[in-house]
Amino acid sequence: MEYNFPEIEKKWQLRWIADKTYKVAEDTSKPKYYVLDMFPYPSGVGLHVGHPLGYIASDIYSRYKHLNGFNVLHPMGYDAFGLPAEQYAIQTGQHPAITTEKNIKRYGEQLQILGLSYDTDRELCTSDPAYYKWTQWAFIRMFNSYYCYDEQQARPIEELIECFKQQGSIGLNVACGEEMNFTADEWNAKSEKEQQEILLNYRIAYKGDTMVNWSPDLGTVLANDEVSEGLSIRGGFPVVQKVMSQWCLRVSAYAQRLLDGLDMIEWTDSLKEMQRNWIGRSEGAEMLFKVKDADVNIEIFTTRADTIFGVTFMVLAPESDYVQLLVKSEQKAEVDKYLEAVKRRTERERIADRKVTGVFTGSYAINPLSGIEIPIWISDYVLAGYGTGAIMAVPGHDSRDYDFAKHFSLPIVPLIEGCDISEESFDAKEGIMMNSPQPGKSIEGGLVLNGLSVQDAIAKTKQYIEEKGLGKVKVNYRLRDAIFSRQRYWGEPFPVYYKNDIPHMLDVSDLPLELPEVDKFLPTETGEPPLRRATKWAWDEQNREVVETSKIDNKTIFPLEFCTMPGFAGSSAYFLRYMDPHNNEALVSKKADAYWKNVDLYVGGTEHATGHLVYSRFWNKFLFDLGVASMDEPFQKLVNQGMIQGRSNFVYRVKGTNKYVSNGLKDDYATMEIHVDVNIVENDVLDVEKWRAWSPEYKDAELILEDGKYICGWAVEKMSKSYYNVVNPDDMVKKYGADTLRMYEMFLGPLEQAKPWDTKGIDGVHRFLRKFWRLFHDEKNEPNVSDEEANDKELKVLHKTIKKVQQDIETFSFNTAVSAFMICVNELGDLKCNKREMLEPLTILLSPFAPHICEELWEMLGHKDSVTKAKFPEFNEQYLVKNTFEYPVSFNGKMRFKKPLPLSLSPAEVEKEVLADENAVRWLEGKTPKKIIVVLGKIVNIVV
RNA sequence: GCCCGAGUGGUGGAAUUGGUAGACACGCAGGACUUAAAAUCCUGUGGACAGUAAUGUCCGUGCCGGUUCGAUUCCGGCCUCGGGUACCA
Repeated sequence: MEYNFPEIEKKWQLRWIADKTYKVAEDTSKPKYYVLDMFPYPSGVGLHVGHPLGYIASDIYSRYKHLNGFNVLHPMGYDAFGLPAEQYAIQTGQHPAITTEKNIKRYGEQLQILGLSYDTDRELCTSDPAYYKWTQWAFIRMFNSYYCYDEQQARPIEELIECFKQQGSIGLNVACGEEMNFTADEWNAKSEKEQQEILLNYRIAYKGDTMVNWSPDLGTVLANDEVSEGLSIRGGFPVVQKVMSQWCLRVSAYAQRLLDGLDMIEWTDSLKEMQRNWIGRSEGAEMLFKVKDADVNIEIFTTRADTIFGVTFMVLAPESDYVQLLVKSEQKAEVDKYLEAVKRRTERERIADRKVTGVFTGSYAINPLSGIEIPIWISDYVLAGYGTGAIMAVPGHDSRDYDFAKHFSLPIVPLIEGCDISEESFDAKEGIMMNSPQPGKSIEGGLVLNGLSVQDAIAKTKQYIEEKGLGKVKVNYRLRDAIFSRQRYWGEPFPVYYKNDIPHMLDVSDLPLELPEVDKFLPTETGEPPLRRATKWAWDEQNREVVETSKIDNKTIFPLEFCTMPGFAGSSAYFLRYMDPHNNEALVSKKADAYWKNVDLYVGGTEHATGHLVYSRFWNKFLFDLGVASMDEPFQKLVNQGMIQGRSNFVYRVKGTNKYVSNGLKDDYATMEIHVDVNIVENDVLDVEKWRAWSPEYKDAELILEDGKYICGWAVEKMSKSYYNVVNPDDMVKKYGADTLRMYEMFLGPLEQAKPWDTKGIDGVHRFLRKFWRLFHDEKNEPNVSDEEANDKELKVLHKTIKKVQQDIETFSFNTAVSAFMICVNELGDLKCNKREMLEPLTILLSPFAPHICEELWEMLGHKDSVTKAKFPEFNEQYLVKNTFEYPVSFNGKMRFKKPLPLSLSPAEVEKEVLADENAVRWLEGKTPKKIIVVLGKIVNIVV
């Protein structure tokens, strides 16, 4: 074999390990660059060919940066806590730690054979107590912090307590669950327990009653980003809404900073947009509606303050606290019936059938601007979790209110001149106001909006209600606090014990608090989390250690928390830990953090847009506030690699027979499509022998061939075992080598685009590497490199390639970079060029893409040091400059001829040249040119 | 519904700021080398029409229109597909 990739790749992988080639340390003499992949969850099935796409891309980029003199941090680790390992544990009884370890080992091997330049000494794993110690530590710090809006940062909770002692809560501008008003005296008079309960309303990590997504099948709560269309993302189980006391993180306090920070970072617009939508900032107004004959004011939120005169009723969310206050006795039975019906419906059912439902409370509110009485209704189209859980309904200009009004025959008032609301509401924020107030229903000296544009009316109303004290301008966010408890075993234990039902934190010096052993990984019979089963899960406050559960006396020994942290806990600050992974005194040392700062390039999939990428930005901002992280934003630049889909192959069975017809002939028969393993199909041609051996049912099958071949049909589907379309990177490496696989994955198409994996074409890349190898070798495969000087023609080829490849790498256009290499090697092959002056820079240039072969050739060229220590070649513009050019000229976009002209000519001279050219004169048919268009020294057109 | 993104040969995909559309690769067809195969190399390869031929002409970047000397690229409208999100007031 002339290009012996198995031997070469093995040799260099072992040498990289032995020499610690990719080990990095802080080095202030060099600029730093931090390249990070989103670390994988090590699942049982191993990697398929789609996973390494991003890893290869980031590896190419970090190698490229390294060649350009940067000190590159490029680590890898494992996000090891999670549901699949636990589900597997429940089924088999095997401890998730064992499964996880096994899977990690397999992942490690699969990644290693790809030749990725990770500093493996920095590898981390979120389920390792030495790592999750710092997850627990951060949680304690969040518990001991509150968020101050004036300072726009997290502050120690002691400051807030001091404030309460001195002046109470009045006038404080801090993040909290619900507004509280108490004086210093009131605070000081409260018991310790009451004070602690109040503080939970302010802590950044807090325990509170919240509406949660509860999955009965999984036996746990889920965060909003773990639920889609009323089903859990993992497993697709139904989710119901339920009020539970849970640990939460006050992510909402950071909403504005999370939004503002997006302007400072280089992410794709679509990803930023997704985050903006998720955060969902909306500017509006909060207004109070007085309830008739009751001492209650209903607070509502609206973005359409201008429509205040079109309010014909109000609606409360079924879970709203106002409901019980406002239900009149004569309506009570009906309301209770409705509330009961709503409770039974899952989130999914609510979405699936959008029937208009609701019930009248019997109470009326008074429109503060018109004085008109309006009925108060209850309906599940109003959400308790957003705004105030109550709305003013404007059926003329809100489609949901419109449907409700139509269904219950409530009045509808149009407010925009010329709008047609006979069939549907007019929701657009445009037009000129009318009916504001309605004729004959104005209040003396009240607000008048008639004749104003919608935008002006919104502004005027806001100003008016603020002046009159009827409400205030308010910004609302869709972003909810993160629910941080999971009723699960395989997660980080909370460093929390309960004393008199009040949560207390362990001391930082007591960490890590390790997961206890349990007999089963299932919830208890009474539905409590698995940790309830642990026999040793109590905290001895005096000796500061975990002791037997049976010893709990609630005097010195207390119960520990039974819930564990969710999947995103461990992945929220791992990028900081890589900077200083063995530090036992801090998450990251000041020195390491000051040097590495933040991630310069983060590569991963879009599926984390609203989960991980929100949580980790929040977490990092919190640590930034503490002074632990030096950068406000953790990920400066982010590139999303597209998903690699599977490409399935089919055979076509003629119905009711054991005959199979080739794709091109299938229309002549009634057939059914059957998946066939893509690994026994090449270029859509079925390997019949392997197929017959694949399954007994095909052993004696009759085939109807075309041109002597069986051609399979194909379709793009998810890569999945059940479609038999999973392609394993190990097999590809075995067959073609890691260098070929790396380059082929890049060649497949633009990095960010989703594309199907198709093995067709990998031969082309493999062929390229063989051609590259042959440039350095003679017919007998003996090294053969000439020391002759390169000529201009060859240097032009080289410098053209350097320029193109450099540009392409910097713009993550790796597919065209691979093309540039192919063109270059083809041209050098044509020139029969084997000159060292050419081959050395080319080897360096190619080494980020195909490191193994380049190391081998580099060594062959007589270098002792690794090619990774080389310097990226500089291109010289001088070799690219042309003295003359041969550009096409077209007349009115139709006729063309080619003419070489010196570059230095002025447009007038060009015109003269053209008229002197007999071809041109012929094409011009005697007409004189009106205009000769010369762009940047080239003729692009001649207009006659 | 709303918000993004994308539609180019048989296939994956190129094309800088508006300037020769289809680079590069796959596949296919033909050829060279070989006893043969593998490997390698060479030639052709968007479509239609004309020509013995070199070649030439026309049509072609989802559809319709616009701006321009010139549009895959810019503008307006529509269609299709992919992603996100949703009773968010």
